[in-house]
Amino acid sequence: MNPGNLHQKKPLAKTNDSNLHRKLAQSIGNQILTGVYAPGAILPNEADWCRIYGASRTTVREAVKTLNAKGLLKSRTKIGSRVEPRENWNILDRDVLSWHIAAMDPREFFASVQQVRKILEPEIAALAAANRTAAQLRTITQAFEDMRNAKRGRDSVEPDVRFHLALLAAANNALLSPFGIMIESALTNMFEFTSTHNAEPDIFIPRHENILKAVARANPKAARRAAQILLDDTDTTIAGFSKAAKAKKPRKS
Amino acid sequence: MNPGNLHQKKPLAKTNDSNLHRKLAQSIGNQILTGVYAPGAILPNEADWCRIYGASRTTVREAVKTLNAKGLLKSRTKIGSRVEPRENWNILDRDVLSWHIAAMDPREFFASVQQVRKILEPEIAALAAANRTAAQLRTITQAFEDMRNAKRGRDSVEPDVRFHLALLAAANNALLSPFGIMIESALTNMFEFTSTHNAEPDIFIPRHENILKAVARANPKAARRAAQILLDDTDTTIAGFSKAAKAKKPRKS
DNA sequence: CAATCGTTATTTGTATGATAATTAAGGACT
DNA sequence: AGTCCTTAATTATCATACAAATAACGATTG
Repeated sequence: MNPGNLHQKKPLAKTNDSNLHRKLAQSIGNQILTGVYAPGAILPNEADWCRIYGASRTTVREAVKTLNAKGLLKSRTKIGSRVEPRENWNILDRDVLSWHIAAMDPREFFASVQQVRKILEPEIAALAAANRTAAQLRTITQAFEDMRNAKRGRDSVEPDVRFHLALLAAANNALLSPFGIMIESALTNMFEFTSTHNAEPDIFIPRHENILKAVARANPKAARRAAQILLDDTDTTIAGFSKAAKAKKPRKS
Repeated sequence: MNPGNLHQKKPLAKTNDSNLHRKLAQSIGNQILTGVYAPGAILPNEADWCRIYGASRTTVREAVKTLNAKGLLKSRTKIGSRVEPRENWNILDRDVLSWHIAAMDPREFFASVQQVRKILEPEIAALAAANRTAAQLRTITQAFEDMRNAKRGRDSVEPDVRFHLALLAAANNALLSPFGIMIESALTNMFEFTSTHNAEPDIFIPRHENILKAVARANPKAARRAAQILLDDTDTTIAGFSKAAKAKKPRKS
């Protein structure tokens, strides 16, 4: 046991959530995302779900309400629950996104994410440089320091995520905040792969530092540029992974 | 009394949704968005809500589950339901966004929206030009035709929204789709104001046409530029409204 | 025949009341 | 001062009704 890891509070360990209706929502949600029930399809009715899962109707209904709230379903009397068209899904919801990732080819997902990141993150950095408060700058700086001080590997993921989220918060536009979940998910999942391929993270430290400096100097253009450069490096890393993954396991099980 | 306002049905009148748990979710959601219950605060427990609304616990629980699913709350045994920090809210959820709009200064909201639109829509147009299918182009074209043929005024809003949503769909990136709700809400609500100030929409037709043409020609750069120009015009319109609104009613009731 | 209008059956919506599970908080005992 | 146990507050789950909405069907009628 590593004595330096004593203060290791679990970063994302919310698997302890053992609510039954949550499990049902997760199970049904997965089936929708994997296409077992396609948009337009009518789901089994509540009584059926009760039988299928051996749960009470109350619990089933709470699961279904959850999926309704996330835009995956629309329930109507006498009809049942119909799967909504994809464009109504709250894809940036934490749960929906995780189901989505589980159902997708990882390479395809990373491609979508990178496309969005390249659109947003440079502008987020620019906005942060323009609008950040002093306190927000401190939070960003702290994240950067933690990232630099982290032992190589898994420990650097959490502060890395924190850095990008702090940047997003400093942009001070509430409509952008849903992307925090995407960024978090992307960085975390990406590490699962890059780490297995021994990508050296040392390059990324100065890249982040350049963003930090530009935000500190309140220089939007420099911040935008620095963010673009970091993303280009990330692209390269992903390309490497993608090639390796293709060679290793050409299809998902 | 303005005789042109006869057909003034409430702008977001989805009040026809007569589900009780929906109404409760809406009411509680509004209270959260307006700050009656701030992030970190513990809400009244289920029994309290039952008394407050005169509803059964079943119904209250479904409303609370809905708000949980939208990221506004987190419920835990023995604790109750705590309001989550704002960055966890699914702000791009249709309901949450409508509560948000109701709780905000409209000018501030439009400013946030325009900031995001200026980041995304040019890139969306570019992606659409690059990735659109033939069917998607037809949908965009149809929306444009309907917009052009519409009588001046309210009738042009629906095809206008449809045009932008079709463009978004043609970008073929699922992670961007939540913004459809923002765009829809922005364009719809904007009309509520611009119409009262008699802004002439004739300028916007050729602006949209330029985007359409660029997408048809599969020319991303031209599409990006055309979208930027349209947004600049929109900015001007909003600025006019904003000034007028400021003069008219300097603060919300 | 076609169209209209009830009737019925199916499914979700709401209510009630009871029990289980979780756990913060306080108290008892070192 | 700390550890363990008990208690109490709250959500979680279950079971059983009944209400409401409405699609589907069939009867009635012009």
